[in-house]
Amino acid sequence: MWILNIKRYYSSFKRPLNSNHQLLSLLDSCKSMDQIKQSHALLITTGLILHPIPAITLLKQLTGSTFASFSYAQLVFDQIPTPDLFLYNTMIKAYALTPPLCSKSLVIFRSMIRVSSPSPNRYTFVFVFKACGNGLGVLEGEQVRVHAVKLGLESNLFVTNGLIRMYANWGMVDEARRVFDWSVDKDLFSWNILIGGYVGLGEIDQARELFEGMSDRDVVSWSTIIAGYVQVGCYVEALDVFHEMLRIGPTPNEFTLTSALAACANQVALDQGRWIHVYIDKSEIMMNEKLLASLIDMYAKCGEIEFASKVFYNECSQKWKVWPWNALIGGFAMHGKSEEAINLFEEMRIEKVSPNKVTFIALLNACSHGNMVKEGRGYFQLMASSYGIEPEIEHYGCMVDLLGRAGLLKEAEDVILNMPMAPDAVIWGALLGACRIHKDIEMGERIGKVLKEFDSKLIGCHVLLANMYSTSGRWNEAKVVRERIKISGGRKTPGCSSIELNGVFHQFLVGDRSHPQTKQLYLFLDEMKTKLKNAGYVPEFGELLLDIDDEEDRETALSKHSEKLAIAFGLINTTPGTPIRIVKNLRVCSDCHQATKFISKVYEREIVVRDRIRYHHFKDGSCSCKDYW
DNA sequence: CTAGGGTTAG
Repeated sequence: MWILNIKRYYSSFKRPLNSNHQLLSLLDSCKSMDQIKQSHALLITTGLILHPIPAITLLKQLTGSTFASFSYAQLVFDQIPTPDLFLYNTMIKAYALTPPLCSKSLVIFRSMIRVSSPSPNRYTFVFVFKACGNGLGVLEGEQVRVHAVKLGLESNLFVTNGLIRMYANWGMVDEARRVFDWSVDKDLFSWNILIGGYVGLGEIDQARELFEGMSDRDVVSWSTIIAGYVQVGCYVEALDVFHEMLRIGPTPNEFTLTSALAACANQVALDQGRWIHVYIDKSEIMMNEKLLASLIDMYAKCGEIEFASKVFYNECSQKWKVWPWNALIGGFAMHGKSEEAINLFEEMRIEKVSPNKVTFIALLNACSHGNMVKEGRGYFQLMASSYGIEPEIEHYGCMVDLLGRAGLLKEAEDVILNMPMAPDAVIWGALLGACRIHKDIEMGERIGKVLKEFDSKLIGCHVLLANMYSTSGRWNEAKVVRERIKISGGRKTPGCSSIELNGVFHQFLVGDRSHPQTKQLYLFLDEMKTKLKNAGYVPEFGELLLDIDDEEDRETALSKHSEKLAIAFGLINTTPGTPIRIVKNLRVCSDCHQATKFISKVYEREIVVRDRIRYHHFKDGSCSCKDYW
């Protein structure tokens, strides 16, 4: 009866509403759930809830604001007798944008099909495909696709692009490609989505090929390719594309610069990173938390941790959420500044910035690198109990690393055996690394056997095992493992180090003699060896070089490790006191680590070495990793 | 009286 009255009231509107109706602006100004409920009550008593526009405004508030309540929105939607197409689409869209709820998009879509009115339009399919790509199965997606075909909407440009995106999200880039190739109507978005699909799978060559074939490319096309190269570890190529973009392409935006900075960070290209920083300040680029995070990360990875911290505090930290915090906590952790990392986390709690899983990975890493077992255990607990973040395999990995470094090998193994997910090669590798540090051959052997199960791709772990044998003087066994690596077709990547000098990179391979300054370099190395020995340095022959049986030769070979060449090159070509920054593709060996400590003292230089795993900041004879790595 | 698509850390 009441509803009927309202319906009569509603039907009395001739021109229902204009966009500046008081109630609409009231709805838009709601700041809390209470206010929304009051407005909702007003909508009901005036009958306006039956009008699509206020109903949609209400639903948008309920699904898009910070105090969103999807269950309330669903109730509101359910009580609308015959929702119009707009209302359906609004609900489908809202669910599609909320990954854990995107199955609800499909529920609504199905109910729409069931009552056969209103008929879905092209917008409906864009949203439903989005939902499917965001977490539903292939089966559902293809069912929806059939409906689109039946309604003759599949060929609509927006629908097609949604479809390409859906397949790309599932990693079915070949199917995405098929849709792309078949569609008559293509635009820049179609190309960019497909390129993004290849990039998502790490198929950068395919992505590049498409990119080259585009008649015109916009800032997204360029940014996607740069991000793609960063993702597969081709930082030099990423920076090359970035420079080409500056020369002939569109103006970079904050996405481009975020990726370019990531490339600088991982390539330890401080000069270029600084240049981008200046570029950001001078151009109209709007700072956002991810750009800021990559800036902090760049300075940290280039060894400028103090400056990273300065950038963080200069940028009025209250405004930003978790990303910049994570970047700086991670930066402190990789520089062995565990106290600072922990203090920053505590500051973060005071500022009421919610941490996420990455925060805890950074924090646990800090504990691990600082040998702070008690604190690490505490934070691991806190993560689930106070923040409801379920530990993932990376967090368990941090714990294995933490306990392993501290020599609690048995306990570290128990973590692996008792965690709720299946262990992967990385986590066993962490334990094996700990066995190496603590020279526990027995356990190392056992873990090595487990690791063999993973086989093929895991050359690195076999190498670790071989190294462990040789450090313990068990050369024959080490030889056997290395033979097996050779037989299985795996070749150890040759060591390669590079150094940036005035924006140009100089690369050195093990025993490299190709550089123009080779002669000078090797003379310098000889002289350096004498100086280091006088200062008390004793070469270590434990690891690697098993095929060389004469100790003298081993020593020679060790002195030619790529990082030594790069460091020598840096010492020769920079003025005294300039920090030297090296990036190496493999882990730094313990002899080079030892030698570099001496170099930093004898030559009075700060030396930052980024190896495959972490950063070493050498200063005055000691290293930030405190010899745990 | 209106809605739609692409790029961002460990």
